[in-house]
Amino acid sequence: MSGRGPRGERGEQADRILAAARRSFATRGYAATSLRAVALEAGVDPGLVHYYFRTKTGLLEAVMQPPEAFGAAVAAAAEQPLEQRGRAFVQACLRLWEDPASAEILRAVILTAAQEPAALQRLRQLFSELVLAVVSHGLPDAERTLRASLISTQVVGMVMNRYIWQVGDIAALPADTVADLLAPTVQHYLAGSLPAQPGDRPDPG
Amino acid sequence: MSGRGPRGERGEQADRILAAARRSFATRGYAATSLRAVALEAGVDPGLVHYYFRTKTGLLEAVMQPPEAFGAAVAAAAEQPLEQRGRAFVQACLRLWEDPASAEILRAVILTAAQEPAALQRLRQLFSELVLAVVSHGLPDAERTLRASLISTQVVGMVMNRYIWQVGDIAALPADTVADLLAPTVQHYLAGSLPAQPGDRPDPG
DNA sequence: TCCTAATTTCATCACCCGTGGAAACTAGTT
DNA sequence: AACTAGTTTCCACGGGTGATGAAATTAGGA
Repeated sequence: MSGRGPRGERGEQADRILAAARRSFATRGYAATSLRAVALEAGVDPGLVHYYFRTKTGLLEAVMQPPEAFGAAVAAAAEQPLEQRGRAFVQACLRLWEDPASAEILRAVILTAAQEPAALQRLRQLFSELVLAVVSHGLPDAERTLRASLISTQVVGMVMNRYIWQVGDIAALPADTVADLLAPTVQHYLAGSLPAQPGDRPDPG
Repeated sequence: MSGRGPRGERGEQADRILAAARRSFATRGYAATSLRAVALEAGVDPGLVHYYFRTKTGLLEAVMQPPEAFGAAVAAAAEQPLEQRGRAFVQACLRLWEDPASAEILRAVILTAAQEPAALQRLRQLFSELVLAVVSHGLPDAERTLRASLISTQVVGMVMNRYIWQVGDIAALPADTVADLLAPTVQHYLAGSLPAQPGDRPDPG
């Protein structure tokens, strides 16, 4: 049990550290998390954190690798026909956040993005890879980014109220009901008609 | 310049401290903000922070007193006839966030609410006082809290994308355009027809 | 068996933290 | 001039921080 050398398989301790860091970043926030506390929760010497991740931001970046569930869940939604894709995306997001493991990572990213450039960059990456993917099939280039941004507002707002703050009816209702409530909006942002933008050409149709 | 005794009017230094704390909480976050840094930015001895606000959470609570602009702006929106109220509320929120002084406070509340119970409580208070007020006039009791919660998701999502993260098209467009884009959704949540809830009585109409 | 590389621990550095108490200073009253 | 109340500064405590570098230990290949 005690003694110095290697213990178990390569990366086993690193995984324990990662898991502990995820929990702490997600609940306490990045700034309020100390490497020592992470090490303690992981049952590991603090120096080991430095050995594997070098610095605190290094640990943050490792923590924020998006889970593979992302690709799968959202790609599936993106493949749906346009008429059902809005609802499919909302449901995919809800499922991701109902899973504690994914939720921890996402929570860390969301809360840290406002303060840490590394987290903000990861957020942008998730945004382009996930939300834009949903929008990109079968829609004109000119509208893609705007529609993706609108969808993002609706989904992010749901997440903040329901999963981060746990405030309001939206936090108490079952996930299916939330999907029923939000799907029409997301579907509208995805494929409905939008007001004219300042930079728009006049509609040729 | 140096020397110990009183300096200027009563509360002048306290205000400088409050302003500095607002800036730091908003940009760096609560946990990452040190009292010493606040004092330094305020041009004040760190001990003075302790003298006026006693503890760090005391300072937080003082910082999070909502600006009076809140009452005014949102109450005005709440008085609008139901058909225009959604748009009026969106515009009121946008105006609040475009004003740096209000935005600093709100940003501190939003980002700290996930970690500090005091901030979460303030968030709930803002939510009930502001969003619920908009919804309460002329709508059945049974729907109020749900509609308020839905409106909250849309507005909060806009705020996160546009003002906190500054991500996506929604962050780059002029405020008026954003209002054009989101007003229909908010209006729908406010007064449109919603899918049946699990707990609903069957519609008597 | 010896050697080598990878892992874990230990000890420590220099620094910043929140809090609190005591002293110095100011202004106003008596 | 003496006193009082309110402000501001100074100082110090105990403790926790992120980050290193060196030593100890293990496992595996030659």
